[in-house]
Amino acid sequence: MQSATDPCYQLLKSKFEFLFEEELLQEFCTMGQIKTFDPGQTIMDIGMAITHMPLVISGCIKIFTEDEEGNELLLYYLENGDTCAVTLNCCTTRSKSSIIAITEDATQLLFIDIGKMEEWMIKYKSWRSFVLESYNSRLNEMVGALDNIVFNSLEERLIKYLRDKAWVTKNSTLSITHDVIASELHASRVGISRLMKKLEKDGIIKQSRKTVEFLEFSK
DNA sequence: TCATTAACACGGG
DNA sequence: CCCGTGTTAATGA
Repeated sequence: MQSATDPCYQLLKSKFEFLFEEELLQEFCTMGQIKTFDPGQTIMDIGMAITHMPLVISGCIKIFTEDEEGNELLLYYLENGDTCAVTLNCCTTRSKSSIIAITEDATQLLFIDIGKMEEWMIKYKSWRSFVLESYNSRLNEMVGALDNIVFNSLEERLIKYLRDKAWVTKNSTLSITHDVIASELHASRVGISRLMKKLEKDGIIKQSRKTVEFLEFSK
């Protein structure tokens, strides 16, 4: 039995007590490792062997792939209580990582050994549902992202990009340049500047040098 | 039509 | 002077 005053146990309990049963929380404590990351740190890279799966305690991680020319394709963000579906897949098939994971904010992760993760799939119902639910939500999210790229105009994609960005950072004021936005959306900087100007005129955003304020959280 | 590349002007730090 | 931004012209799908 874990001590009720154990800080690790306290932390995990406060984050996950509504998700997992008591016994599993205790296993997290004894079998898992908590690690802290600064913003912009690479947690996982393409080709890396996967030995542990991450569970986000706090902060935010960006998950993406890269092509031969180094173009990024954003897959999804991991936030509080999320885990990485691609990692889960790599775990079960014992393959190398096909994705890159970089922290957006200061982030705390709980790492769980893949051996344990498989054992718990059988032992704990809450763990099994958590993993399946995680697969499900990521798949839905990625289908949505694909739909967005294929069917939406650049303007709609830009609005969605800003909304998502404001959402994950929990901050409607983003510090970002048109250049960065352009490369993340695989568009030209000229086009972004033109659209940003339009969005500003339409009252969707306010902007100044290096910062954009997204004005939609009145909805 | 809509987006891209190239080129340039403006202005704040 | 550099960088981010705003704009124009030419070109392509």
